[in-house]
Amino acid sequence: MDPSSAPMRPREPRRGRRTAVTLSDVAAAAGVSPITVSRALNAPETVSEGLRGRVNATVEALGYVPNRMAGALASAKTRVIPVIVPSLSNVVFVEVIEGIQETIEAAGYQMLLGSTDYDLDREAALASTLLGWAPPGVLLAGLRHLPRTATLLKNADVPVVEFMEYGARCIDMNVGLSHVRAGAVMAAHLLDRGYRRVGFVGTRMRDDYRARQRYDGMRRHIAEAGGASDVLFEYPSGLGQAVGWHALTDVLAADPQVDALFFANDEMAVGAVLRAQRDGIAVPGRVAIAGFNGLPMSALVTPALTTIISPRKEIGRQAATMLLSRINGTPLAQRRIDVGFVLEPRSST
Amino acid sequence: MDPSSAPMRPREPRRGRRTAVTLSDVAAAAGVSPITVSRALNAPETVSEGLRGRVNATVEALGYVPNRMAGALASAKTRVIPVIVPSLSNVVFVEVIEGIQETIEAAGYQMLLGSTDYDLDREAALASTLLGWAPPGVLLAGLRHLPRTATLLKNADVPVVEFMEYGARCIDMNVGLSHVRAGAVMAAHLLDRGYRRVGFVGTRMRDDYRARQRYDGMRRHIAEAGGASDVLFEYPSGLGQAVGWHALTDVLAADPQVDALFFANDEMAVGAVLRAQRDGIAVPGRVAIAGFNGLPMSALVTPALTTIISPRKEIGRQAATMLLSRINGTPLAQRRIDVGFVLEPRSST
DNA sequence: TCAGATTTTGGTTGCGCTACCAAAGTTCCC
DNA sequence: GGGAACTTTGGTAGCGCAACCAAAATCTGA
Repeated sequence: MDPSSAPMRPREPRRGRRTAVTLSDVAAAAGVSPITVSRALNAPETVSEGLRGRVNATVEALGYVPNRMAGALASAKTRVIPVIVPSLSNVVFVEVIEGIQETIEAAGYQMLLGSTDYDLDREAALASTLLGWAPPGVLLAGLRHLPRTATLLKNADVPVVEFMEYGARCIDMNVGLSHVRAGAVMAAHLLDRGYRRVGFVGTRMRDDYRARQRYDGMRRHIAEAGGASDVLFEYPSGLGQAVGWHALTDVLAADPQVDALFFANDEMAVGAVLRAQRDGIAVPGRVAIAGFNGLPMSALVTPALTTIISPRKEIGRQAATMLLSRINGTPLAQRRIDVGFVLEPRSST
Repeated sequence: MDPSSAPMRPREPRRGRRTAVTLSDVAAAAGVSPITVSRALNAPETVSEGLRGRVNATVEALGYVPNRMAGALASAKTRVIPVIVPSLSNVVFVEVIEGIQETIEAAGYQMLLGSTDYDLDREAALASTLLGWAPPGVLLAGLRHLPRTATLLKNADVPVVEFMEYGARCIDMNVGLSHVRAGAVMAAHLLDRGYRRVGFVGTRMRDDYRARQRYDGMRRHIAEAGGASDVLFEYPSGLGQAVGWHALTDVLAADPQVDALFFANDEMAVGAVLRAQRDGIAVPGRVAIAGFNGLPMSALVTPALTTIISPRKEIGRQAATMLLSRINGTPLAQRRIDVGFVLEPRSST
């Protein structure tokens, strides 16, 4: 009766683990085959109403939770989308993530979040680990990566959306705005208002190269316009209001000619405004202050902060939407989207 | 030769998918058995140096990325930890998440993030879905859940840490602080400074029940102390500075007796301070303002904001550490940790 | 009424990996 | 020198599910 070449005795159910209810348990309890349970859950319309009801009731009764790993392995499909960002400390990324989250969750996907702390090696490592989840797509902040990260993602043959900045060379798809252009627009605004020595205040600008791009855009515009000059103030760390708070007096002491300051972001700029207020430094009388991002608080300080509003949540939504389209095989009108930005001139300049 | 009951012809390699390099590919290329490759990657010390080198080189050369799903399925172990929070819009949760992230990543785990938007039904659904990943543990914000969520988690038989508030009844483990006590401490401070009619300003306090707990603590303390009264101002939505900004004048108009305001959080309180500043309302002369959380910006406004500093990142770290201990089977000194808080009296009161 | 089309259900196999066991190779010490 | 103890490698099976194909049940229409 038994196969000729099977000297091996039947073993106990292998490891002593997994007390959890499985699909087969449900099937047995409901008196149907496992595959019918699978279908009742994943493609309800292909199962008759009676059975479907019976299966659902049994699922409920046993507290069955499908094992995603098994499903994913069998179908070679996961509903997890890795999202890689440089940092969570920066509100901006959080808002983008919210946009992503709401979009992909509505489509039944889950987010696997990784943060690189602005370290490209960590980014490569994260990308590699996360690809191990055989995701249907990847969302990645920024356009600058190590060559091996790009290779990895290209070889993985999954749709990839790089978000935050808009640029010509992307791995696959791209959603963002031009930071160089944003810098130029702010420079134009400041020159227009008559300021002649414009400082840019940033931190960790090798890592935060988008801030550097804004500076580059500003610098080039000022150089081309003539009649004004720029100066860069770079701090080694931090990105919050405390930096702006300290930078303001530092900078004015170091370079008294400065009559306008463009901060790398609104948080820093708000810090500077608060400091000016406390110390009685006239804004924009002594120095004009501008920020970037358009955080709600920029409108609440006195004087209200001139800033550039970036559509952060929209970036997240668009990136996710684009990715989902590609996952679903919908043809895309375009692989790159420039979401733009809006200069919001207020009383601080 | 063939088994008697197998009329089925051998098929093509099934689905046309998965061009990816597998462990067997690496094994073949390196001239070792698959299991050796597995060991070289997961338990390097059990493989001789020579083979290990050869395997690693082959992995590198072929660009092999292990399929986590298969590994997880085979070993019944995932290195993914679900983290469920009510919202990402609130900085507080983000900071807790950062603490969690840095701790679990250092231990080789990844975070699966879900946000409930303060909806307990969504929370239950999320918990169920996330349990499908057969995680080694779960991190969950708050102590209040639907009965079915608690049942689900208890039945899943995985360690669970509930974080944010500290309380007596938890599913498994708990890290947080007592919000009732925080409210009482702030009330004591305000009465101490001589204020006699204290308003509490919050939003969505059915959902944000931790804010409600702070109010309850405050209210009870004021009632017990005698000689002073409290009043609650609740707004339907929002949680940012804009709410505080608008609330300040609303509240003073609605109840001119109010001489102190305790806001549900620092963001709102800062909004109020900024408004007071713009409109020339004396703080604390006309009205004292206090916040909760101890965000950095609370120290930068003028007047500096009295607040209660909550150890947010620490909560994340402790919660993660606790969970990891249990995952690793390390016995725990205690199942509940009160991380406490610090009253920071500043010039706004 | 019955062949053919359609819907609904079930069997078998394998996704890629690791647990378990066994075998081969090494080292050690009396 | 030989056996015990240890280290290193390999074979086999199966984790829980869905794809694929086939079979059964039901519905058409002439």
